[in-house]
Amino acid sequence: MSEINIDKIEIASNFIHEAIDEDYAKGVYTKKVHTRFPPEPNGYLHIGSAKAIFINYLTAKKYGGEFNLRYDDTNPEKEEEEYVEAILRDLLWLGAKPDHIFYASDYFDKTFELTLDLIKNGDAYVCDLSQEQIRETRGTLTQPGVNSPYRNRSVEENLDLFLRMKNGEFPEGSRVLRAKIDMSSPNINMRDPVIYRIKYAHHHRQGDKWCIYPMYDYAHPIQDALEGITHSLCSIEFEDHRPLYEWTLRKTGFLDQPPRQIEFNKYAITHTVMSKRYLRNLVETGVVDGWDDPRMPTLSALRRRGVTPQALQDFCVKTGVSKSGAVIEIEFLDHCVREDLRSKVSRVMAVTDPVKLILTNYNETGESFELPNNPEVPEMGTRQVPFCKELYIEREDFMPIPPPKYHRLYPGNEVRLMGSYIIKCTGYNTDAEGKVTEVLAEVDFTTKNGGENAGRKVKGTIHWVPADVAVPVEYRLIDHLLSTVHNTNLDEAVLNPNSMIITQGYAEPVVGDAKPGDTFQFVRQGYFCRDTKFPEKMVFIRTVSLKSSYKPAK
RNA sequence: UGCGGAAUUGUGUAAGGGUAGCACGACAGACUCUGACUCUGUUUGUCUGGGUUCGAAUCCUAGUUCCGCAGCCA
Repeated sequence: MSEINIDKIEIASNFIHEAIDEDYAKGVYTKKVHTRFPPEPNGYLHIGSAKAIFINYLTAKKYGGEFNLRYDDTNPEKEEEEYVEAILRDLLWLGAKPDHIFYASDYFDKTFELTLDLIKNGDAYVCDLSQEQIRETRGTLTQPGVNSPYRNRSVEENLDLFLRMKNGEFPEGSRVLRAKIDMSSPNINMRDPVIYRIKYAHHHRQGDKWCIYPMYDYAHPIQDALEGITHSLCSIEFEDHRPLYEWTLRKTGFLDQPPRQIEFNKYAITHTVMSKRYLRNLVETGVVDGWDDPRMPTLSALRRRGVTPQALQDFCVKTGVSKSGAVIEIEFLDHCVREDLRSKVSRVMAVTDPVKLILTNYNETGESFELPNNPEVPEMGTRQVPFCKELYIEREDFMPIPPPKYHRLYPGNEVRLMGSYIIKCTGYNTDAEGKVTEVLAEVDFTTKNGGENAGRKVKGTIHWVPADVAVPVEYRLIDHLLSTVHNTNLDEAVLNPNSMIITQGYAEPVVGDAKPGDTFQFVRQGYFCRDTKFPEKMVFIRTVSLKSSYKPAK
């Protein structure tokens, strides 16, 4: 499991922490800060979830408090055990280890008891209106609603009907329990919201014990209060629900140090789909291989790709917290990944689109070169890379006719093969279609590492792998999932057909020992990671959206 | 013509009456046995109109634009 860097938590200070400081300065709370992350187990966590996780987790840790994971499983129709496991796995991977793990459904009994009192106090009533009728009488954004004809039932009748709802005497949809608040409230959430509904669905934990289930708006504040949450940090769309959150706490008797809901902004990311509904659709229609398909923005997919939890934390902290809608450029995530990886991972040579390079004047055998694993971090040691007459180089490192300012291989030009010799291109061969099949070059033996002309300068340095002992590798080159820059309207979003290209390439022999998940810096750009999904195969995922090397002249 | 939020450079985020800063990106240059990294430099910003003030991103006022809300979803 990864470690959260506590030093960075101070940076995360923001308006939420100012509000918390204020609460404690005023003596609102005598207990420690306690936060929670309440995902509904209806899908996999994605990079947007990471923000909510880190805000809640880091806030708790900043104040020396506690952090809960609470599965918000109040709707049995949408939730599955598969997601429960995946969520915890992702949370632990991020390093946000919960102090406690709870299920909203564990509070069904307690919530039911509190609801009995709510009814006894005249603050809730059983309503027989149909779903359509409730919608019609709720009013509109500009018009107030009208009271339900069942609004003034007696406490006794409400109690009786609610009990019978619980006992399964009524069909689904026939009756609901509603909070009695104000049908003319300008805030639609306060117009006698439904707080319990009948559902004869099998619950993933409760089985068939219940046929009535509380709604989020009602259950959530109760759960927060029961867990002793002090600050319920959620995203901005719940701002309108805060009055109902507070109403519920008041009416169910949580008057001592009640939790406070504070909202923060969500972010969109360019080229990225974040809607869980849409992501599920991609999975179910087979557009992607699964929730952890490396093109997906889910945490499990990012893990497969070699994105580190530290990079994600950095990303969430650096993008900040405010209340305005933010669109983050995906390149910023790349930056955070680069930043985290640069001093942590080994750098190896690899080619994803190989072309053979033949050193016509080289006939030695058994030579190898010692290369640093990470030139910036000498402590990471060195490795021996075998050298031979036939090598593979990246196809884009050779051009028969070079464009302006091209510093790599072309007939007559010299480049350094990294860590070994300077070579001079003497020619090339093509197949019938004119595609380059072999590049020919001569070695300048005096430029050998440590040799007399070792210090000679050439403009280009390219990577290579020995053809005889290189490890054949399948590369999955990942680009943006969406070809549009950003789309809030998913109907207009266009999936990028080239979001994943699979190529057959080669890597240095050392890569053959890589364990699934091991990450390396890749050539001049990006990084690659041995796929955790296919530990038996040599599959590496390469992120291509990092800084590119050569830009053609404009 | 409802309620609630939000508007600072290409993007994100600071500045809470006193020099509009930082990060990412872009561009230019230096360096380089990774066209990476690193370093240096540059350009672009307070939604609009009024007002208060010696002084306004900040306070007042009138607008504009954007986001969310009319699930028996969360």
